[in-house]
Amino acid sequence: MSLKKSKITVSDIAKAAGVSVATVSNTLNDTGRMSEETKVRVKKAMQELGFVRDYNAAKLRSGRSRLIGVLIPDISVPLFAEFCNALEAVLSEHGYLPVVANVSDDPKRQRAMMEEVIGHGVAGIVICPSVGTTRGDFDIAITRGIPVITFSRKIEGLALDYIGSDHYQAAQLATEHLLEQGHRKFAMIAGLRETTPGRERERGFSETLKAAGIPKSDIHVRFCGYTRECGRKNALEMLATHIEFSALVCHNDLVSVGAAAELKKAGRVIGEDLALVGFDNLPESEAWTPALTSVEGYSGAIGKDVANLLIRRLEGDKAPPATQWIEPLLLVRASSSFTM
Amino acid sequence: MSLKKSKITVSDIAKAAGVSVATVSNTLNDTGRMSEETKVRVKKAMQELGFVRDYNAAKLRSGRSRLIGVLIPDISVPLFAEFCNALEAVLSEHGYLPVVANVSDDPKRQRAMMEEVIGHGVAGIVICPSVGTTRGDFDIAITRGIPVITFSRKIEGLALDYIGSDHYQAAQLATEHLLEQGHRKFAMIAGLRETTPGRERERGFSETLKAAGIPKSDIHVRFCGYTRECGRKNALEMLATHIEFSALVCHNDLVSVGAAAELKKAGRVIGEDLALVGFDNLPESEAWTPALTSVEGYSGAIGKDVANLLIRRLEGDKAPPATQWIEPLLLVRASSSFTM
DNA sequence: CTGAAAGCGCTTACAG
DNA sequence: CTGAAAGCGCTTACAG
Repeated sequence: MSLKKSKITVSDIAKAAGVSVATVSNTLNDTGRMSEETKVRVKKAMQELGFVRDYNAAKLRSGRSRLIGVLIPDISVPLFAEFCNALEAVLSEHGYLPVVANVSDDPKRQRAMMEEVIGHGVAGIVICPSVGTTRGDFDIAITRGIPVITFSRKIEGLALDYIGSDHYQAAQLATEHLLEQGHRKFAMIAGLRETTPGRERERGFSETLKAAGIPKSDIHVRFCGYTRECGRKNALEMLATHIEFSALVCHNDLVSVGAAAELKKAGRVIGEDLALVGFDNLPESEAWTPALTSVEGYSGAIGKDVANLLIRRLEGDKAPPATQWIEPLLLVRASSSFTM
Repeated sequence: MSLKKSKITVSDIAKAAGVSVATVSNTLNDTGRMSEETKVRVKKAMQELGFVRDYNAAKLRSGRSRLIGVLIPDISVPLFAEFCNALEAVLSEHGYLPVVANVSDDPKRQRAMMEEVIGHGVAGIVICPSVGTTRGDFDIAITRGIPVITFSRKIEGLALDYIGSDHYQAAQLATEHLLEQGHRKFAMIAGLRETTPGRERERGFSETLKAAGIPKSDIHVRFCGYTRECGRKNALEMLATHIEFSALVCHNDLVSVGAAAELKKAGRVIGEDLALVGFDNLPESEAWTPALTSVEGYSGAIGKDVANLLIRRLEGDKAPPATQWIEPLLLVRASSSFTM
């Protein structure tokens, strides 16, 4: 491998512009310790020679990095895709670049990926903690002083920043709406018991019904997950047990769609004899037939907030870690707008 | 900043394990130039001291990197999310980590992001080129010998690897199906004229109809884009012009859903008096009412193939750049299964 | 505002 | 298989 001058360095630029490497570095970092004229000359040389700054070398020396580790269960889940999109937009405005790792809800893989992104020198970490995360899993980041922002799923008892939709309130809104429409027999296909959204939405649902005096025998809950497939599977199981219900709350819109497919096949008419409510307000929800009632969780806005918070932390904000719940919004559509 | 021993380095490990730094490095890189016993001792020391390898320093010295730049128009488009998911899975199996940048179909931003990821020392680049990409935009990568794999959208006249669905054939399949169902008056809400999928699907549609003897006056094409919103907008415009058509082909499933919403409002009954076909076979397509006929483009499989191809290139495969078209699959569902 | 030099944490010939 | 030393391309005191 002996390409001649395969890489242009600061010292090449210094030579070409007739300045010192310090001056080139100062131009790169815009420290403002030089004349406008010199700056222009240096920039011109960089242009002409096709200089591309080596962030690795910069990071090695300065300790500063513009890489952000993003650890999520599965980027192909629309919620996370929307989150990442908004996150990336804000990060890149500030010159940061996300390094994304899918963790597949596997704590071992999460630990490996956390080490991996830290090894790549990320300045900060954004994470929706995997099922089975323990507090110690964050030590590797915390001892190094790398700011960590959690979202969507909360780790209890650890002083970490958290931003997420108010899952409890979201379920409460949905359930109260169904009570108002006259429903008295309920079912829920809930999320994962091990995660904040799963637990909190179920709690919001069950407690609201209890407060309204609905007997336990008319409340059927199954924990499942967050995919179409588990909606489908749980709907089939519910059909097999001949549970009675006129209102079904699903953990999210994907689960709703999976469940709806099976329930329709079994003769239930959604929006007429069965009310259906989901969460996340996917762009598709409105386009479905019947349009799906859903609770907007603002995952795009959360992505933005997480990015901005992380940037503040990177700039040295030492305020104590905060938990921030975003207020959800119920969007009533045809799938639940009839009265019993 | 004077934390004592905030960072454990190879020389700390060398000291702790009673070996030289060369031995530690050889353990890290598994060069196999040492006894099993020594290796174990070194690994134990790494465990105990909480060593995390600094990939930046490694890259700086060796020139080797395990970062891959991924440049796409918009990760929240399901097609790209699915692609990235599959890509990430294969890359991470091989120890590579993707650095994802959304480019928003802006060639200026694409150039900036390309330079950014190269500055971060990526070993390879995966890209769905933005609208307006010119051949010169790849020089920065090519001159540095960084392998580039393009997907979905093809850059003509540049020797770069490409993997994508056979968009022409996909449209041909869809159009032939509609002809077989007895349709004689057609409309298409096509993609972007500036992209391969947009152009090729339109060409497959128009040429198939021409070959079947459908007069031009019964073929209505509008180029639009790849979002729900543009489906909606173009459907409205078509309604306003009172075009007659019994079959509508949309650039993808998102466009289909947007268009369907407006057409339904206007009184068209999809699956009865209007046949609708999309592309990409989103997981939702089957769950819609009526279920949407769509052409599967295998974006997950393409993600896998791209990752594997890139890894071969990184391992030194010097075969000439290849273009690989993946055969699409037509999935006929209720939205188009009636006959005229 | 500039120049010369040290050093970030690795990998890599090189000599043993 | 090991040890001592150089060097990747930057940034950063330091002296001018």
